Amino acid sequence: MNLKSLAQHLGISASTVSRVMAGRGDEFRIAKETQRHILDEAAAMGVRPDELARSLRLQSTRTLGLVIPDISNPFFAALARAVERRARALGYTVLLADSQESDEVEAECIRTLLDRRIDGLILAPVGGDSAHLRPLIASMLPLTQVDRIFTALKTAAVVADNFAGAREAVKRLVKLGHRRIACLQGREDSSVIVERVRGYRAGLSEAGLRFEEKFLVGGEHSQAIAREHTLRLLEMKPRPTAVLALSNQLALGALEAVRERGLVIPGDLSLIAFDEQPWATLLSPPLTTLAQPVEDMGTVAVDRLCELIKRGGKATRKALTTLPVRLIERASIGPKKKD
Amino acid sequence: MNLKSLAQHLGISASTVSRVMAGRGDEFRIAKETQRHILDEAAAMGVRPDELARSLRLQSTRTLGLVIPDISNPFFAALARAVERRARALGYTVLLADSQESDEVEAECIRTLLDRRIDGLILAPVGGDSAHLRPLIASMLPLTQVDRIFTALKTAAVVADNFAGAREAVKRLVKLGHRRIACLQGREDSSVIVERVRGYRAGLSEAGLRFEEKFLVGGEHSQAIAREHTLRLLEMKPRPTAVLALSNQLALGALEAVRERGLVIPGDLSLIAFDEQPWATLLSPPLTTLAQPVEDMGTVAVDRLCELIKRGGKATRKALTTLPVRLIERASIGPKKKD
DNA sequence: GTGAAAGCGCTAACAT
DNA sequence: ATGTTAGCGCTTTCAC
Repeated sequence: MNLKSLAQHLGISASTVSRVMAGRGDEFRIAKETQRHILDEAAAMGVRPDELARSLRLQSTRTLGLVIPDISNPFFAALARAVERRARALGYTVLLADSQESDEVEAECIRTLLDRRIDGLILAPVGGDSAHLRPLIASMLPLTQVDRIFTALKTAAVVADNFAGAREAVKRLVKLGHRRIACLQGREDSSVIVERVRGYRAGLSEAGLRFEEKFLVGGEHSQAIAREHTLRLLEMKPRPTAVLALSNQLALGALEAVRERGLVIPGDLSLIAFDEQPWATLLSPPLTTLAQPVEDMGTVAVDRLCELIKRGGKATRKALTTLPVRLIERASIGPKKKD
Repeated sequence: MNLKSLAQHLGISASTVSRVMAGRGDEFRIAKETQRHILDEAAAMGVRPDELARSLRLQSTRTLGLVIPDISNPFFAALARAVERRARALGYTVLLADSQESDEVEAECIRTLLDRRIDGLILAPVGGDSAHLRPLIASMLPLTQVDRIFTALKTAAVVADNFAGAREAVKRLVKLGHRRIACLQGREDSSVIVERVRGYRAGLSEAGLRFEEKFLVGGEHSQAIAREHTLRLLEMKPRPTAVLALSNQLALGALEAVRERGLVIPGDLSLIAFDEQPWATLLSPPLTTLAQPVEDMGTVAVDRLCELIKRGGKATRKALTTLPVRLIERASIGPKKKD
């Protein structure tokens, strides 16, 4: 059942039905009675305009694309939720694509979304290389990067203040007397990790501590790899007395390693991790975390994107929005024991 | 840039371009040379068929809808990931909608998806009432329910063996000597909870234990509420010596309560929870869980749906697929202490 | 082997 | 106040 057949059924033209169904009956001064007629019958017959045909005609789908590296990572799940909610409130539908931490899959996701004529795209890139994003940039599609971003790409972008967060964490550890503070990182080529490592180094340097290459370990967003690297950290002599894990997945790997070695937190090792999680308080001891403003990141990303869409893709005010990270101190950090 | 302008540019008809771009050049015996010409130029100019227009013409969007109650629940995130991956492999795009545990939002999600002319829908209903699903059923859209389901609705459905899982957990606890086994449930009107409670009662009854109303607590999928109910359980005299939590969120609430009361697991209370999670092994003690076959559930749901789509919505073989749940025993359960 | 024309369901410009 | 017509970009029937 479509507008045309409804129009025939009522003995009026498709245009009139279209106008009324679009809620613009008054604007076209269509008789109240006619309007009521149309609306009632449409509701009774369950007739709704075909969004596909509308989109084709209007050259606008009222659909946003969202590409994230891994929906099973709670951080991205929360981000997706926030984006979805905000988009819905603004009358947009979200097409979600999971790039599975792969540049190739990411490129394919983007192609598919472009083929579907989305109105705009929110992209949390896998990171590393941006070569595969050229066609996207060339397409002039309104685009907002979020979380991991390529600063070289001139788009709107929304990130957490990863630098400040990491620096604050290190400073807190220093205040507790720690001097050998290790850092467990993810993919080194992701902007998020770059910023956090920069913050880590800034924190050290501001405390007059030297950055030690061997205390910066990791290189993948994986619990298993994080475990291995932490095991290696724990074998060092002298070993670090504190660790900053740059994501929740990495923290889980670190915790595995600590447990395997029969060590105690914070007695043997203090631990701070990025990402607040529901289970953080339930560990023994509860985990000190750096809470990202993930809700805001999603909301702002949608808002920025919608601005762009309204202005026809033309950039506006400052490109980069940075949102604050909050240190939530719990019992997983403590004063450094005497050597 | 579209097929028509590419055709003009090459001085040939749009039909020919369309046929070649659809990979059906040979079928229509179009000259190899012409084909190569078209393909090369299309690639060079970055021309790809407009999926919107194709969908309108073909009356098929190659898009599946997926409606879940809460993407920030790791179980549903994992389900979404599996669905997305399988759908992509079969050439479908997935429109994900989060119903926010609300029947109303769910109804609206479904309406939006129907308006977009999806080819089929995978639905994990909020539960409770199915009245708002009438228009969906009436629409004859190929439909597969997953996880929470309405058995009254005659659709394909994929679920975990919730009954067997819960029963097995209770039996294990009984074997360890427990006689007062409580159950922390979610929304009582969700099919998943109904089945798990049925399994809980079956487990008790097969062990010759009486079901006690007061030991069955809860009623919402929320960590905070679960905490409160567990606190109440812990105040009972005599109090239960073991608890079966019917989801990961509920387990977190239970753990909060236990910690608040200064009790020890498994000494004071044994705990088994539905849903395996990355952090399960890192609790103290590690948590015994009932692992759901969430990957399979997603994959099978897509496969069943695609079968339906192929057969034009006509049901096939058995409607309900039940996949096994696995008990993963860890240190959160132990023998009952003497009273 | 290829092209011309019709039509998927809608909306907007141009009637009246 | 409402209708007629054209066209969004594609595919397919029919024609040569």
